[in-house]
Amino acid sequence: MDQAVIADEQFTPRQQAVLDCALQLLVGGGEKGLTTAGLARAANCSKESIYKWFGDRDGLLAAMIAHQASKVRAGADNAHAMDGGQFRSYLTDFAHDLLDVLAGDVSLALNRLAIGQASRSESRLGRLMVERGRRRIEARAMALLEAGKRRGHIRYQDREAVYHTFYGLIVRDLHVRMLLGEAGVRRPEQFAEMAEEAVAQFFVLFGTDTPAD
Amino acid sequence: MDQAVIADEQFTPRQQAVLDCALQLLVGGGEKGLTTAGLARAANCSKESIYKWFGDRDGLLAAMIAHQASKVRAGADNAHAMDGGQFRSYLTDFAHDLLDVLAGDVSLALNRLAIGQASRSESRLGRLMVERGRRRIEARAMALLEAGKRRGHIRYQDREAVYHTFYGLIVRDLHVRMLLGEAGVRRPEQFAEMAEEAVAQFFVLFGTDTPAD
DNA sequence: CGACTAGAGTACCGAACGGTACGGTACGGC
DNA sequence: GCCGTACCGTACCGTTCGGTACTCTAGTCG
Repeated sequence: MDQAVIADEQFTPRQQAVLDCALQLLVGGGEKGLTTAGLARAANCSKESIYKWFGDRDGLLAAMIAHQASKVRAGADNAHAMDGGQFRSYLTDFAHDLLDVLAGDVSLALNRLAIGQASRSESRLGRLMVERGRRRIEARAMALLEAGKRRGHIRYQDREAVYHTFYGLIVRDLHVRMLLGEAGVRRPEQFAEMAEEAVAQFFVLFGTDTPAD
Repeated sequence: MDQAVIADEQFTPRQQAVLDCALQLLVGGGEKGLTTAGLARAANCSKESIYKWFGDRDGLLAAMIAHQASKVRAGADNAHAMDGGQFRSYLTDFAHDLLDVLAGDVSLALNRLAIGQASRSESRLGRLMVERGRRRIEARAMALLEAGKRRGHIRYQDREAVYHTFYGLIVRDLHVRMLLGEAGVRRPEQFAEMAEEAVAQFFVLFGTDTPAD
């Protein structure tokens, strides 16, 4: 039953507006900034409607995650006729997009929320977070890497392992530090440079010696 | 005033026992599992004592972080007369220790707590977490890397950058996924292998061509 | 022995919040 | 005109929890 709510991202426009409002509140005040009463006041709706639409508070949070996840673009990977320079450029784009997403206000707030709840309740929100958000990005990267391997730009054995290494080179410890709220860590103006550096290191590790670039 | 409490890790043995008990409760039930009444009951002390010792709930949390941080061994880096094999071995030990620490129950619970609070309250706990826990590990790694560079085992320009890359190679996205409670991510039996792989990749990126190993 | 202190145990208060119930209102179909 | 539906606004309830006050016990020191 809640599965239906979660799996279906066809929310009413009205409901989507409420969810956006909820995200805004969450970004503003953290988990305790998001109360049903507060949301009802901010979104000009009634608490009863919230409970009717989303079941309970957990359902609301799940809906927020699903709604937000439906907004991140998957990123088109046009892997046809891709020379070395293009492949490198696609990887760099992916890295940059990943950093942008992880550093976003809403992403940080939702991740904080899911992590805060991860200890109790069998981490239902955490699973949702991973499946809805992370898997999509992962799929995009995997496809890209596979294409690069097929065309001989990179070589590797384990697809999962190489992806995780790539991720590590891009994100490092940035994500956790941003989640912890460390000041001066979010520097979007450096993301381009960081992305290029990560890709350069990635090619050192997995690139073939074809003078692709 | 709270500064005094935070900066001073000389807690009474009794107080340390209470803090340990609090950590246990936190590990067991997440943030909501740790209430002052519950702690008083579990630790056989009175709420009033808790408030007298730690000020308020935030002070208690800060004390817990400080107390836990004081328990992680910094790791002796005996960098004297270190040949290539030893250096590599030290790096692998560091990587393994890092994975062990991050995957620990108490570490995960405290990080979840700090991250959950990071949005509000100017992320005081987050800062504490970084300064108390992260910086120590960072310092150990930095010293190790510097020693390795001085002896010609590795080469690099920016100390910070190379450390962060090393961290990324070791941890990848494991930490966040563990924080999210993803099932099947914590595999301590694989940490040794992962550490060696990370170090191998690290040497590909930053190692000199001296046949050290 | 008597005064003092630390601390356990408990009772209590007030605020916040999740969740429910109810009255009022606009709208669309019959 | 009438009914059903959806929904807003608000009042309300029960619980939880942080924080405070008070009492009683045990140990210490003069």
